[in-house]
Parts: sequence; structure tokens; C-alpha cells
Amino acid sequence: MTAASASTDPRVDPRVARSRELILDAALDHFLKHGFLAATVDAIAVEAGVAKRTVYNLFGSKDDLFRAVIGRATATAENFVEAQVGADTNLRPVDDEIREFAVAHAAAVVTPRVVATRRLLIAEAHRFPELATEYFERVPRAVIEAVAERLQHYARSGDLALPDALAAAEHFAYLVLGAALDHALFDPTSIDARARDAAALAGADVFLRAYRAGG
Amino acid sequence: MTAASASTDPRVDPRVARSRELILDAALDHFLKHGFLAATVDAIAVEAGVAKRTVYNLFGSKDDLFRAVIGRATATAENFVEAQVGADTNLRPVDDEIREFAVAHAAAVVTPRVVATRRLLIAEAHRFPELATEYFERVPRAVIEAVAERLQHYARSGDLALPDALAAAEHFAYLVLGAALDHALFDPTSIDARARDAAALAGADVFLRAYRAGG
DNA sequence: GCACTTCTGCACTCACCAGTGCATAATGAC
DNA sequence: GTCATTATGCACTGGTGAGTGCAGAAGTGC
Repeated sequence: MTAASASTDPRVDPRVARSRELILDAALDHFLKHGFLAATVDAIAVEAGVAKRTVYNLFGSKDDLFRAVIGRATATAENFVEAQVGADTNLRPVDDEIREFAVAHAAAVVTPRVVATRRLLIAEAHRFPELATEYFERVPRAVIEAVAERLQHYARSGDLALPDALAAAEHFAYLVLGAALDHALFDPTSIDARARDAAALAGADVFLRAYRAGG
Repeated sequence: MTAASASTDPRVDPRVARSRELILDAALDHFLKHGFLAATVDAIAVEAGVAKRTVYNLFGSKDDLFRAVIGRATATAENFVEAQVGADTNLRPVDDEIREFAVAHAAAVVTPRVVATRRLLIAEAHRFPELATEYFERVPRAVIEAVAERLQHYARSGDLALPDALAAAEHFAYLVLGAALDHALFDPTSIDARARDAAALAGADVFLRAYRAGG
């Protein structure tokens, strides 16, 4: 919202808007690749095709640039989550729905880009605790809550037995992608779409065995 | 093994052995607290109560010091895992065993020290991929394999139905501590023994509902 | 076209830190 | 006690990177 309006707001000099975008894009790539400390403002400026001075004119310091980059990445991810998870209401059998959603969920999260973002924020949790916490609340935590709501539909229709919807949503999420995500954090090259999908399906089945009503 | 013998080997000058231990201890603390790049050899030397020159005499470079520190931490964790998980054979009812082990497992992993180690290795996975991979194989991976073996006992006794013991072990582990561990990586202050234990028990129950034979 | 703002390039300061060299002191082996 | 090895202190080099200053070029709004 705030981010989107910035690039359309007529009060903002288009040169500024353009520079901001170029810098934020390049900086995100660079921070994801090198981490905060190993990243250099000079390199970011070169990759953005912009003078180093422009970076400092627009963002003040390396710290503030990082905050801006992460703030934007968090907002983007949050929007994606809302668009994705809030989408359809369930008209289909639980099993189909759960299995399909499991694969989609794993495919959305166990991705080089998302894993790199998680790694970066985890790595900088000491230096920027507020950024790590905010990301956690607004992205993975929001996903869990959305999943919980989605599961509630099936609880109301009598397909699932959910004593604690939030706990169930966590169980779903970590059954489906916990192992793959954990592994990917240590070794990004471990990401394998086929294995990830298979694990997601296996996790979904375990979830259904545990939470299907009348088990 | 190699590490233990180094401090007892009579061929090693006791001054060297002593300095090595002091430096490795201080360096582990320092790296866990600051990360690799923000850590300084000067500070480590001071904390170890040793001259900077001694650090370089014994370890050659900051990189090699880091490798030594992590190698030792990995070995320590690995020994702990072997001692812990391989311990008792099961003579007790599945439910009791699974629940108790779940709590113990969560308590052992979701700990400031362990979480900090994971964060450090995840953060440096780009710079030292081999260290992150080795840790993952020798610690969490080894735990999963040990859990799988342990579960097999109950499969043989007919208490659990395990089509894939390794997958089941992963499901167990991430059901029990996935959420707490993930949260702790982003926010170390989120660690709460009471909540962790409760979540571990809830996860264990889900596991049992899904994997109990004849469900 | 004019007035204003932003961007650029480049040289510069300042601080920090990895790693070294060396002379001296301390310590272990016998 | 003697000799060899190791530890210490300290000054030093070299490199790197954050952040600044400024004068001129270029783009923007009207």
C-alpha cells in the first residue's frame, strides 16, 4: 500500500521513484546473496546502475537501506500470502483440498528466494531483531493463522476434528514442509521439487490421519 | 575422539593444549554472539586471556579458527546425540515412551545454545557450505535416523504402523518442535520452557493418532 | 527556455581489522 | 639449572568499506 503509492504518487519526483526502485531491487539481491555485513554499498550502487551518493541521498545509511529493503520484502510477501491463502472457499472434499494445498504451500515456501530471505533474517536477528520479529509475525505467522481459518471450514462441516485450530495449522505446516525447509536453510542446493512435493503429500496424509473426524 | 585425545596426548605441550582450549571456548562464545564477520580475533584473544599472536600461531587464520570451532561444536553435539538417543531400549507402552521422548527432544533442541548454533551455521552457509552441511548430517540428520530406529521397535511389536520409518521420524521431530524451533530462529526470546513442553506433548499426540497401528 | 531539484563522478577522510615481525619473558622437559 | 619451545606485548602494514563534499551534468515541471 505505502510502497505501491510511492511509485505512483505524482508529488514524488520520478527520478527519485526510479532510483529508489533500482536501488531497492539491487540491494535485495545483494543482501540475499551476501548477507548484511559482507554486502557493500558500492557494489549495490553499481548493480543498481546508480551513483553511491544517490544511495546515501535516498536512504541515509547502510542500516536504513537494509531496513527499507526488508520492509518492502516483508510487505511483498505479506501481500502474496493474503492473495494466495485467502483465495477460495472450500467446496471440495477435505482430502483433495488438503493434499493440493499442501503441495502448493510447500512449493511456495521451499524456494531459493524464500529460503534466502529466511536465512538473511535469521542471520541478522541479533543486529535487527525488530525486522526478524516483524517478518515472522507478518509472514509465516500470518500463513498459520490463515491456514487455521481454512481448516475451521472443515471442522464446521464435520470433516475434521480440531480441538485447537491454531495448533493444527502449525502441525499441518511443519508436517508438510518442516524437514525440507530446515534442510534448505543449511544447504540451499538440497531443494528438489520432486522430493518436496512427495514429502508434502506424505505430510498431508499424516495430518489427515490424525485430524480426520471420527478417527 | 580426535579432540579428546588432543588434550590428553602427552606429546602435546600442555601450554599448547591449554591455549587451544581457552581460545576455542572463547571463540565459540564470540562467534555465537556476533557471527563470523562481526567477530574480531582481537576480542576473542582478550576473552580467551591470550595474546592475539597465540591465536594466529595455533590456528593460522580467522577462517581456520572458525572451522576448528565449528568442528569441535559439531563433534560435541554428535556425541551428545549418540549418548542421548541410543540410550534405553523400549520396555514401556508406546504412548508413554513417545510423549516422554517428545518433551526430552524438544527440551534438548529448543535451547538458546542450540538455536544460536543453528543460526550461526545457517548464516554462514554461503561462506562455509561444508560446515553447515556437515553439521546438518551429523546432528539433526543423525537424530532423525536414531529416532527412526527407535520407532522401528514399536513397529515390530505391532504398536505403530510405519510404512516409512525415516519419514515418520521426520514427522515426529517437526510435529514436536518445528514451530518452536522456527520461531526461536527468528526470535531467541520466544523460547519458553512451558509452552515448548506443551507443544511437544500436543505434537506427540498427533503423531500417535496418525501412526498408531490399527487407526 | 527557465528555475529548481536530483544525479553523477571522484577524490577524500576515518575507522576498523586481519595478519605479521620481533624482542623479551615465561614455562615445560630432562 | 639448562635448553628448547611457547606465549606475550606492541608496533606495524595493508586493505577495505562506510560515509562525505563538491562542482558540474542532466532531468523535471511549467
